[in-house]
Amino acid sequence: MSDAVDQILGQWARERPDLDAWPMGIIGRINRLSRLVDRELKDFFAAHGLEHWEFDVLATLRRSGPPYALTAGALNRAAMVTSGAITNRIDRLAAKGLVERVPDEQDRRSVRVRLTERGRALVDEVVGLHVANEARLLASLSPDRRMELADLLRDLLESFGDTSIE
Amino acid sequence: MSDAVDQILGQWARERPDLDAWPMGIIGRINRLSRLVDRELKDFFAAHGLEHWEFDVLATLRRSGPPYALTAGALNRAAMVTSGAITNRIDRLAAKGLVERVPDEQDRRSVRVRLTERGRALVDEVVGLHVANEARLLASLSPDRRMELADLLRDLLESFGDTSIE
DNA sequence: ATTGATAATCTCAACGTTGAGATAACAGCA
DNA sequence: TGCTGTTATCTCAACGTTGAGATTATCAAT
Repeated sequence: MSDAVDQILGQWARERPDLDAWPMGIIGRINRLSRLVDRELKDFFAAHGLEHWEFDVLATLRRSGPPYALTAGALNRAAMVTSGAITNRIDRLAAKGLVERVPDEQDRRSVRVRLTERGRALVDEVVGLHVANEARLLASLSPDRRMELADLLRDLLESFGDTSIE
Repeated sequence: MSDAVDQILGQWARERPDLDAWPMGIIGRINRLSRLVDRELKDFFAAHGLEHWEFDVLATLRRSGPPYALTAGALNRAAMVTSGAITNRIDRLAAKGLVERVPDEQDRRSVRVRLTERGRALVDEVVGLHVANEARLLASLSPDRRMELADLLRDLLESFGDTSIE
C-alpha cells in the first residue's frame, strides 16, 4: 500500500508542491532495495564463512567456464570497482588458497587469476544456496510480476549502456 | 534486447544447467542500476559543488518541513548508515555552515540538527535540477512503464518491511 | 528516591576503497 | 630499430564507514 519512498514523496508534495518528484519513486526505491538486499546477502555469506565480495570474484571466475581464469582487468570491470580494490581482493583470495595468479603467456602485462580446485568446489557448493536465498527475497512477487520487473530493469539497464560484461 | 545481466545468466545456464539463476535477473539488475545511478548522481552533484551525501542530509531536513530540524538518530535512519558516519557528516555540514546543532529541550540526550538559512536556500535551489536530472536518467521508459516499475519496486520494498522512514 | 534497563550520541581504531601515479609491456609506424 | 601512445597491473596515501565501546540521559518499577 505504502512504503518509505511513498512517504518521502508525500513530504516533497507537501513542502514543494511546485515540484513533481516522481523520479524518486524509481531511483529512490532502487537505491533502498540495493542496500537492503546487500544486508541480506551479507548475512547469508557470513553464515557460510564468506564475504560478499569473495563470492562475487569466485562466481565471476566460475561462470566464465574452464579453465576458470580471467585477467585482473576483467575481474575489475565485472566487480565495478577500481583497480586498487581488485589487487587487494586477489591478494586476499590468493592468501586463502581460493585463487592463484598465473602469468599470462600471450601478454606479459596481464595476470591471469585462476580458481584453485578448492575455490571451484567452494563456489559450486554455495551458489545453489545463494540462488535459493535470493529467490526467498523475491518470494512476494508472483512469477508473472517477476518477469515484468526483470524486463523493465533490463530496459533501464540498457539505456545506461550496460550491455556487456566485458 | 540483452544486457550485461542476460550475459551473466547465459554463462550460468551454460556452466550450471542444473541451476535456475532467475533471481539474479532482478537482484543483479537492481545492484548494477544502483551503482550506475550513483555514478551519475555523483557527477551531477559535483557539478553543483556538493557531495551526494551532503545533498541527502540537507534534503532530508528540508522535506521534513519547518523548522527543518531532525535528531541525529532520525538522519541516521534516513541515510541508512551507522551512527559514526552521521556524526561525521553533521560535523562537516556544520563546519560549512549549512546546518547547526541545537540542544533538544525535551530530551537532553538528543541533538537536533537544523538547516541554516544558507542550507535551506541551497537545497531549494538544487532539488529541482536534481529531479530533472533523475528524470533524464529514466527518459527511456514510457510514462506507463515508469508507473509499472515504481509499483513493482514498491511491493518488493514493502516485502522487506521498508514501510516507514521513521 | 534508587535501581536497572533502554536510548541517543559521540569516539576511535580497524578496515577497504578510491584515484592518481609508477612501472612494465605491447602495438603501430616511420 | 627506435619512437610514441596505449594498456595492464600494482602501489600507496588520503579518506569515509563500520561497529564496538563510552558517556550521558530517560523511563519504569519499586
